[in-house]
Amino acid sequence: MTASAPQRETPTSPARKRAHSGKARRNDAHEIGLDALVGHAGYAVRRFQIWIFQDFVKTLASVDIKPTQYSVMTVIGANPGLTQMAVANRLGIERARLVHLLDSLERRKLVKRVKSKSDRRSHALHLTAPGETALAKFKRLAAEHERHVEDKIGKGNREKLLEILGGFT
Amino acid sequence: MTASAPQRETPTSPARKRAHSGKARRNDAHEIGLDALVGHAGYAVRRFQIWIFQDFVKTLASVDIKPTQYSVMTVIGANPGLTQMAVANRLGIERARLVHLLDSLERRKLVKRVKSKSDRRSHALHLTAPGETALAKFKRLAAEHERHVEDKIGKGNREKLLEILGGFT
DNA sequence: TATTGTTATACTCTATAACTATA
DNA sequence: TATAGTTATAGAGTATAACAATA
Repeated sequence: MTASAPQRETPTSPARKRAHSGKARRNDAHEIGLDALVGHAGYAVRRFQIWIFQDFVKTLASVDIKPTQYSVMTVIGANPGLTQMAVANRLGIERARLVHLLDSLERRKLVKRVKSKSDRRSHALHLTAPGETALAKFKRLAAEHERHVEDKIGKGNREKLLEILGGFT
Repeated sequence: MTASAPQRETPTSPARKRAHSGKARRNDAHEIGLDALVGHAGYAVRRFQIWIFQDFVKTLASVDIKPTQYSVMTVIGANPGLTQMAVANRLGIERARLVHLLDSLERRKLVKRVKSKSDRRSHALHLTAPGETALAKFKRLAAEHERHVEDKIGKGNREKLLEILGGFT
């Protein structure tokens, strides 16, 4: 497994710059064997996850929404009135981190915290009216991103993937 | 998509602690709908990737090796003499970050940097003798981790996953 | 006593930029 | 001029711990 895979040239990109010696050829990215890594699901999954997040960020760049922000707004939109703890637990986000995520979404007037009357420790989370409108647009862009995934791995494979990993949501 | 999914209780874990009111039931993690997220490959992939990395770290905890360290040692082991740039490009790691990764592996005497004679700017990377022995052990533990993945998603599904994502390595 | 939201801290990872020594 | 390795810094993300208000 490994870490980042940013906008490197792809293996198939045409004229890769390379050093002048013939020896440098063997350093061309995909001539270097991965050995045991090829048999590790985690390695492939990590590289794919990086690709997919980068495409998501790119596709939603015009609205400046990151995957985590999208997931938070989507869950609040579908379940108005949730507490912060409920959202954090559902999405596997630290509650301490959710505080900052919500601060930023609230500053942008997309989400609001409403003091709960039944339990005055907690907040009920809601989308604002502009938040609802914005989320609808985010969803359209996210669907576009999802089509990029289809183009990349194939329609059937994407469905198979969702089926295999359905238990992790 | 979302962020972390640490050692929360699983959906199927028996006696989840919950608040005393009946109302609290609807905040039980998996009674909260994910709405559009269920159709996003990236969300499932991210949750799965977190699970898989956590299992890898747990399974290799006795040898204190993280996924990225494992990937670096594996590639060097299979391609002795590579430069830092070649390893960084192959694995999609920033060259600045690889410096620190190698510092730590070199301090542990698992890897060595050898000054290249043909290009005195660069280092040829090699495993040390103890590094070779250690890597063999890491690979055995990583194979054990891989069996956990099989247990989790099924043998056939794991193979299908590797097939679908083979292009991202 | 326990929980919700909050603040704070440390550590990892990512993204850059700049420096040095070579080429 | 450009590249390999290094150093440094800033920003996310993750993992904790502790605090105030409330249960």
